[in-house]
Amino acid sequence: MTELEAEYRLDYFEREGFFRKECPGCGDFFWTRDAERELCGEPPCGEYSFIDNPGFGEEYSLEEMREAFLSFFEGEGHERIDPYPVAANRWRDDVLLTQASIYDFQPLVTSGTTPPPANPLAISQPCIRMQDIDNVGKTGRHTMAFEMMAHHAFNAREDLEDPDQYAYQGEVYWKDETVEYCDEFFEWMGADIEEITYIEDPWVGGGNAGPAIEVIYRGAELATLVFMSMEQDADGEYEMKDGNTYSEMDTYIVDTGYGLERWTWVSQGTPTVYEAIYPDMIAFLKENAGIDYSDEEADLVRRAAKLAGNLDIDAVTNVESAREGIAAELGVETSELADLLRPLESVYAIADHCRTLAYMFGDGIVPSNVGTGYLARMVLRRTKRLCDTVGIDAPLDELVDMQADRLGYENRDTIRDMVRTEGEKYRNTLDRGGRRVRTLASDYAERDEPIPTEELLELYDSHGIQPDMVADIAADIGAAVEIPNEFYRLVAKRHAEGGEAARTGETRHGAVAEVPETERLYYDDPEGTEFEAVVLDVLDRSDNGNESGDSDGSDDAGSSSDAYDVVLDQTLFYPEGGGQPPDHGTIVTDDATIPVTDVQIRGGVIYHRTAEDPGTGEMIRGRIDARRRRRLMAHHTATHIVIDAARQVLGEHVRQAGAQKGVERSRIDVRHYDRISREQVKRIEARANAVVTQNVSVTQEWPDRNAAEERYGFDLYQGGVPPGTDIRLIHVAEDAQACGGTHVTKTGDIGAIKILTTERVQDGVERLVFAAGDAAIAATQETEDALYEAAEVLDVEPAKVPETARGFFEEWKERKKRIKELNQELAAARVGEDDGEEVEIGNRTAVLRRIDTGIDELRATANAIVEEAKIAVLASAADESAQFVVAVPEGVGVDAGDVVGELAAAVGGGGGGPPDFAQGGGPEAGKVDDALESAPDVLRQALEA
RNA sequence: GGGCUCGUAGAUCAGUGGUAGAUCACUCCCUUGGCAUGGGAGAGGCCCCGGGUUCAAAUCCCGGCGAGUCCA
Repeated sequence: MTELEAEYRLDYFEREGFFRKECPGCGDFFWTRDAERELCGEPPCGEYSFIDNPGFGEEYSLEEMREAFLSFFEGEGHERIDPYPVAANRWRDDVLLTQASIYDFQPLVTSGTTPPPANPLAISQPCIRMQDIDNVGKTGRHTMAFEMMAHHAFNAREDLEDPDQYAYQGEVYWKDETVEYCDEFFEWMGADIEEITYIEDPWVGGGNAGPAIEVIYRGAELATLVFMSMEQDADGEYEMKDGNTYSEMDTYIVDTGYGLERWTWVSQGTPTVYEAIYPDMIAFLKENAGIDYSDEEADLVRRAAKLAGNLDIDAVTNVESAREGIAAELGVETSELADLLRPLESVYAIADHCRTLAYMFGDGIVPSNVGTGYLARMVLRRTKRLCDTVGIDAPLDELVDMQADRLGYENRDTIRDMVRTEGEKYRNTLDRGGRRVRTLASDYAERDEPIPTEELLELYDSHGIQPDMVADIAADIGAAVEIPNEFYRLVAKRHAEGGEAARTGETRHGAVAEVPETERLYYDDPEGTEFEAVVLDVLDRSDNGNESGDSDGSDDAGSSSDAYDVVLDQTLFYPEGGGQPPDHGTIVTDDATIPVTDVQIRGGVIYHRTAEDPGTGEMIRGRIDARRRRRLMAHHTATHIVIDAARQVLGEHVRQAGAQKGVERSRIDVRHYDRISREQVKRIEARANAVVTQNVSVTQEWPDRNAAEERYGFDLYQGGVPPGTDIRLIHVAEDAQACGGTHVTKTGDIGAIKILTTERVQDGVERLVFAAGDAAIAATQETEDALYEAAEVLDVEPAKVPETARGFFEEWKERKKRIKELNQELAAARVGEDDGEEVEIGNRTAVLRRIDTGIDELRATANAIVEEAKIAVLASAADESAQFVVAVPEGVGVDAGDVVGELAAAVGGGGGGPPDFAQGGGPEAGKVDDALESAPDVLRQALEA
């Protein structure tokens, strides 16, 4: 194994007269200009010495600091680029949120597949780290939302055989320049560069690794300089701290991170970072919460914060224990100090969380029960709780808006709307939960039992009720409750028990043809249906078992299920991709016409699935199913139009969350924070059809990706981010989307767009199902058919159907009630009749009667008989089955359930019920009379029992 | 993407296979000069939809629709 030590022996350090030292505190190696220096300076081998002692030439606000950094690096030949969204899942599927500036360029740029937007570049990237959520406000230094200022350089080795295989070539700069830039920036800012230490700290993350340097100034880590140059490799020569081995890559990347908030803080020397980065909001929150400390108290807080800052506190648990020591040092009671600090901690956290929410909603994250939307929901609820505990009555949307305003966002109205809607949902959850807990708590209080842990778990897991909320309510009601320490571990355990996921990876195509990429004719000739081509290769797939294509089930009876993948030199057949199904059609040779049932693309090679082998080297004529293709194109273009219309009607945040085009209908899933009303559907439909009527041209272009991004922003990528230097853009009216599908040439070709239904796929994701072209007409006709049929049944004209149906329904309800009343009257009348048999059972009269009617009537009659203080035994043999009802007046020692059971057994069934009124029956209707005859005996026996 | 919970009167919820209930709100009557209140009476239900099991389903099973919640 090779040591990394040599990696840190930089010419720059040599030239500037740095010393390499080993820190006696932690054992790390570091570089310094100060010959006398012993410790590395990073807590705990040093303390925050910038508090009340600002570290730079002047104080900077957050905005000023960002500008200082970016303009410095611009002056050093870096191009300034706009930040990316915080929702990293918009361009990569391995993470949810952007946690560092390098996330912007993974994986396509770092792997060399795609060129960076500039090289070298400087950026200040908003990031969110949910891991820190518990520490925010309490440690004085953690924030969940932050900006990582960075400069990046993307290099590729110069000794490669084929340098053009990567999207960038050669070296821009590497370690020496990076450290030099850092040093110069510190100096430019007015720092005392004698105090800076550069600590050797190899970096590992996400399958990559490399040497890295932590830059410490006055106890604060102000920058990390990462030299990403290795990738995980079982045979690699470097073993890193994660225990894996790594080897050198062809590309190597300068990845730096300068924490904007830290730099701002150090420039001001305030006790906590929060006071430095948003002083206005902190002031507002303090006033709103009524936090108004006397000079003496304020001084105490200030000194406590300073002490806390000097400690090596990286987690809340440490804060709690550290507080005791701090209180002792200040000569006050721990509880007194805690009372003073807690409201402030909440205020700090609220300010930070509101910034997080502004980032999230500003980037179009929609609250949901999944993904980033869920994280947003969690943060919002947490913030709301913090506001409540500290007594802030300003509405949350206003607080978030303060941060959105500061960030200069343009979609502030939508953000406020989302916060309000989500806040409302949370209030409902709390109301629901509160009621639930109250009934539960009084239940247990009554029985004088504590609320079991199982109930707490259920309340949290299924109803979102925090255990401490249960404790609060339970205390009011007087029920005991104990929250186990490992509560959240128990929740996790609950989830672990039920979940087992077995996934079988299915490789659709085993072998890959050794042929060049297929030339795609469908982009240049979207209307073409016929072409000539040469068969380059034919792969036999019939031995691959039962690979199911989505073919139209034209099953081959008898002959073996032959399957071939035909590779051509060029093709008009569109392979399945981007939610668009493949083309169908035929391949025609001199002596056969072979149907194509599926088309797939792999590595640029297009495979045509057939049941016959056309013969390698043959010249063929391809013909695609034009009708199918036309419909698919109409639906695909319509998809673009519908999503754009939805964005206009519902708001800018609307984004595609998935789409599937089809021949009959298509669907598009869209992120939105509320259900889409019928009214909104109509407006979307109207706008979409307006674009169709305008008959504008649908155009494609292949611009450079970075130019396209700069011009249209990230909203280009509705269906995912494609790789490559150039991307294909489809323009429909004002709308531009990156897209690989086939489209009609003019919107008028679509004919019509009809939105059929909307459904909620998840919370925060609405599905619009629509049909285009003749499919839209067909779908509309189907709906009309239903209406006409209903009209015919009701014998009215279609426009009168709703009114008539309402009338019928009302009448049906009236009649149902009337029948019930009549039943009772009929039952009362029956009592007086004498067509039944009356027998004496003990000192009571029992009425035995067969009435072939429904169970409701039997019951009513039985009730009426009981009113007369007589026992009722009624039987019915309507509906091919036997029914009995036995009712017994009060004070008679006969269990009706037993009697019914006996009678029902005689007809092959069963029965039961309460002792005074039982029902039963059985399938053998023919035996009803026999059973009824036996009733007196049964009653007598029951009486004796 | 996965787990869990729920859907009954206008609202909130009871109802674990056997005659659909409570509270509030609503209507009317009584009490009052009026209001708050108090007393009495009444109206209001495709028990989310569709299948299945059963003599019998609001209740059990399956599917769908709708809502909530936790986790990744």
